[in-house]
Amino acid sequence: MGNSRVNVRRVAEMAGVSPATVSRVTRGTVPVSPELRERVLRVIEEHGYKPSHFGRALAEQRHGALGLVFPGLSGPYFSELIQGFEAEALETGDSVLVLASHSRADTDATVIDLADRVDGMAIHGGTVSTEAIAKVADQIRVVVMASESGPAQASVSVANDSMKALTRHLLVDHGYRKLAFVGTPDGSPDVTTRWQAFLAAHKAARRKPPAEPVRVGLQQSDGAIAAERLLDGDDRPDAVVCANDETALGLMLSALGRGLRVPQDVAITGFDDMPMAALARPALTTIRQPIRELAATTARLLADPLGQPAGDIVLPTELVLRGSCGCGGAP
Amino acid sequence: MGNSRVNVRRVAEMAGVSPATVSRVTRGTVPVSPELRERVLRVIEEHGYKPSHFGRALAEQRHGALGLVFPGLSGPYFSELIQGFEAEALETGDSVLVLASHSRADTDATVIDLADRVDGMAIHGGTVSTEAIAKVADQIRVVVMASESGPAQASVSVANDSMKALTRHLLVDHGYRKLAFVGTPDGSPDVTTRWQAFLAAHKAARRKPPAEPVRVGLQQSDGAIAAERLLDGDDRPDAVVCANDETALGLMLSALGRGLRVPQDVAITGFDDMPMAALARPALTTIRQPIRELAATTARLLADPLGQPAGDIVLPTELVLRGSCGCGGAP
DNA sequence: ATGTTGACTGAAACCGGTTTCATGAGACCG
DNA sequence: CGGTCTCATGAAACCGGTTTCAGTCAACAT
Repeated sequence: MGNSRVNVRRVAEMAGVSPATVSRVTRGTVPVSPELRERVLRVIEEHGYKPSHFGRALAEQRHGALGLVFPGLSGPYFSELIQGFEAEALETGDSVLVLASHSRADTDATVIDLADRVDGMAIHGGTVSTEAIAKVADQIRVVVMASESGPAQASVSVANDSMKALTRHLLVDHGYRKLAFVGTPDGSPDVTTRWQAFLAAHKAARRKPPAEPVRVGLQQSDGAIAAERLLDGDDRPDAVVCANDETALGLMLSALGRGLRVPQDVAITGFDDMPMAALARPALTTIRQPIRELAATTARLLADPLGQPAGDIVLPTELVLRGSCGCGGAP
Repeated sequence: MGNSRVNVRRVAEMAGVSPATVSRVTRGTVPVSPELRERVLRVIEEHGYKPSHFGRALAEQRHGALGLVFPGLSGPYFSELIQGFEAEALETGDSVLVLASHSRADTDATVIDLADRVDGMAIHGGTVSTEAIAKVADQIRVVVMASESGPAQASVSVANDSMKALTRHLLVDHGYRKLAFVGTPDGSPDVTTRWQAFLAAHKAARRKPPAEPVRVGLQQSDGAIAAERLLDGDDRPDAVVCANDETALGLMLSALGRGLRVPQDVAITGFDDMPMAALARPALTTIRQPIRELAATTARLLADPLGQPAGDIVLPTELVLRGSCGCGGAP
């Protein structure tokens, strides 16, 4: 097939025009007389000419790609993130370059390296050092997700403080006395904030501070690991607040598998409201966060050539009460 | 900071050499006399020069990026896939450009569009039409994953026929009489093959053909949906064979949530052997497939400039018997 | 009839590297 | 001492578009 053996100059030559005109026709930026336009289009059609991405990128000084950096974790959260981000990027004709691997040691270097292959970069909280972010932001536009903004970059995150309302609900409305928290503060800004809200709610309700968090990751298997530590002993908590739905569901599966009843023997809550949360039995009490929206907003900030509305954008979250915390008639 | 305002010619000028020499120093392809090399390196250091990705890509006719196309699904499977792919790509200095969105309607167009931004493309089975693959393969190297190879592209997949051994185990070793299959054949080549193996095992054991598959997706929530169809009626199956671990775990969670015992009331099996499978209670009987290896092999085929060992590479899988099928002392 | 304006168009510069090719110098061989 | 070979090096071509700048021509106003 007439493939990429032809370039602008060849096309121009064959159409009897200048390369400039060919470019004007393909881009459609400047009017071209119908006659020439027609001639050019015919040649393009016949020879299957397509402007080279290389040449165009060089000339425009634009990669047409956005970077997306996130911790190499499994689960619906990051899938949703990618898709939300990508859908928005496609809107503007950008491609998405992901960085998900994680030796943690050389992540910084890799990210900095990535910086000159993309026009903008979205970095998920808890993946890259502050210095590396600064270096990248020095070169291209950066938006951090689920984290705090910095001097050179905006941020998009969600209202993690709903966790306070959820904790309060468990303590006050249900009267649970002993709550456990599953997740690793410091692991990510999100979890840190949720843990702090958890603490704050205890304080606000004048309860004594809760036990140390069960420091595990954010995957479903981590919920199962947490189950071993929380459910097998004698001092089982009344309710377990998990940093996300994944761990909550892992924990629930383990609890049920041990013959415990949820919420009678142990209440469980999550964070995310992923599809499975509503379908579990009992359905999972959780906090809904707009993941897609988070990603899409980030992509939009990166793509928008207009001024950055600097600072932090915080998307709303919503407490979703279902059976697993003890609410509702049917468990 | 001395940023990208400088280019080869500037550096060359300042170092008192030709651009060619600068290039030779940065690439290290051809020996340069110690003196000049030193001078050039000093200038580079002082002005923070870094070769532009644009210029280099254009000159080398190489993007330094690989494409990865997969269905926009959640879950550990695809996370693992991305990471395995990316880890391998980083090895060779390539970036990874993903396409995960799925309007299905314009996916073909998007994929073809992506083809001239990358040097090679990995396409997951069941995402793109054969014609689109052909078009892309006409332009760049293509490897399909978890699918069959085609005239112009190699493939990497796993031995799905272990599903036959698993089914036989349930029918013969455990003597279950009524098996159900959860998953949508035709949805993806993987599921198709697994379903066929499931059928073949019935035939080989001289059992009457099983019921129609429960046609749901591959996510955990789909397992919960399948549960509604399979577990609530009177004609509950003895054992449910799921197309992957995700759905199996969703189903198990639903079963336990309904007060059913696994495997006594219903046995459940999966496919993948993801981390959660071993940690569930009861632990999940499944088939282990090397997802990372699948992705890494694919990336290697794409990056390797040497001749394509055309045809299909099939990676081995392994039957993993645990409690959920009725094996083992402890459930 | 002449100055002005506006719309198209092409030549040339530009984006930033890499690589071929020719040359000059020094080393080695006879 | 002359011829050949090797090696480092620079000039120039090349990769493939986009855009500025200047110029042509026709329409329009005065």
